[in-house]
Amino acid sequence: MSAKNLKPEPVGAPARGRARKTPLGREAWLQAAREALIREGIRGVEIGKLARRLKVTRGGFYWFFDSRKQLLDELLADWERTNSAAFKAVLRAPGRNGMAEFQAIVDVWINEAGYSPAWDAAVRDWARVSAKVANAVRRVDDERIAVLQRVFEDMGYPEDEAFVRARVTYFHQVGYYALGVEEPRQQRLRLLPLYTRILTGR
Amino acid sequence: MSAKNLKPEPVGAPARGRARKTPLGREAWLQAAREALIREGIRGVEIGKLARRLKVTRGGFYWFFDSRKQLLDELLADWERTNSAAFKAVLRAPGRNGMAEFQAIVDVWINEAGYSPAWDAAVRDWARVSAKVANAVRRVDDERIAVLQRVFEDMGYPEDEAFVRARVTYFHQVGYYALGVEEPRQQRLRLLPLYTRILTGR
DNA sequence: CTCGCTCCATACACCGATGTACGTACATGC
DNA sequence: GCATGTACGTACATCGGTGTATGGAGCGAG
Repeated sequence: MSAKNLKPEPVGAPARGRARKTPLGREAWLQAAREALIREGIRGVEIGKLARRLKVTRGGFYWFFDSRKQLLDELLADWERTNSAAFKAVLRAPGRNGMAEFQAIVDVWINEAGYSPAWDAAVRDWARVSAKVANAVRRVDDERIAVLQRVFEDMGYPEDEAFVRARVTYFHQVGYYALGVEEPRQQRLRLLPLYTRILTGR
Repeated sequence: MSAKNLKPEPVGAPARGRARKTPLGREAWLQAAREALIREGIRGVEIGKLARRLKVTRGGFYWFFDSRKQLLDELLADWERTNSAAFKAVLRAPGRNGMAEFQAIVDVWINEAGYSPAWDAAVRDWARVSAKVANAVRRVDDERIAVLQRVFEDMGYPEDEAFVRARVTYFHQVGYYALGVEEPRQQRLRLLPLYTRILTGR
């Protein structure tokens, strides 16, 4: 799902002395919220539900967070921070070969390493009812499309065509997960060269 | 409580001169529900909000509908019935010219005549929390992709490539509206030939 | 041991949404 | 003009979610 190994108290210092067996901590609530967001949308992120899923009551929640709003704010910040890292890393690879960069991005999408398209889709739904989230999503989308445009420019395409190919590629991927396509991995791999040829024109 | 009224208007007529000035009728509630679904998602479709927007109270709602669930069921049926008609009409045109068929579909998307991509996107979000809706959406998507596949086959592409091009084209469109892209019409028209060339390969 | 901190349980007040019961105004058929 | 059916208003019971207050169990430090 996501990198949960940024644990050593990035902001406050919540858990020092320990109680009971092993206390949940902020991260457990955030992860439960993330999963609920993906399954049921933002309106389904209810503190009581999270508590039931974590096998506790809502009592502890308000020790870690001031309110539901604060939880959601941190959830959004977490998404914006972590779910685009794999994209931007592609351009930092040495060599600057367009086709290799494209393959690297496809690899991120297919293997979902350090990137969760389901999380993306859920945040995109959330953006419908929150202007703040909508702005964050727009920033992230523009960033990623810009990355893809550079990739196609590295293949030798002029600016306009690189921009359109970046959009087609990115929108195609967003739509793929928006539809929740489920197909056997074998078919997906069989068709992959066709996708590549159509999207890159090479 | 109202189990006796299914005859006056099947779907269309919003009731003629009946009571007060001009009563709202089922269709007004359905339309308000549709707009609320698009703006706020399924959880935002609340009878009180619809009433406020219609400048009435919730009193009349339960004359037309037994429950909120019934309203939502009819809303889904309405979507499945009306929002794909423009697609399937394309293949019924005489001549069977692949490129012309493609242009006709693009025309449906751009002019949004008899088709609302925003409604599509909202129902797609709704499908996340309702298996019934998810099934309906899957049926519709498969239908539309099949239509596009036939279009590309009419262009002369073999089955596999026609399928992939149909998916790329359809997913791209879904993603376009999922991102809520807003660009000046002039830019959209300027880039349109590029899109067409990339998606059709011609 | 006792104190203090951490984390969770319990109980309560508050708010908003649903559904129901019933009252009411208006138009039409007779 | 009066009864009937239609469409809406009003009031109420109920349920579920949020936030708060408070108490308690567990563990570490002195």
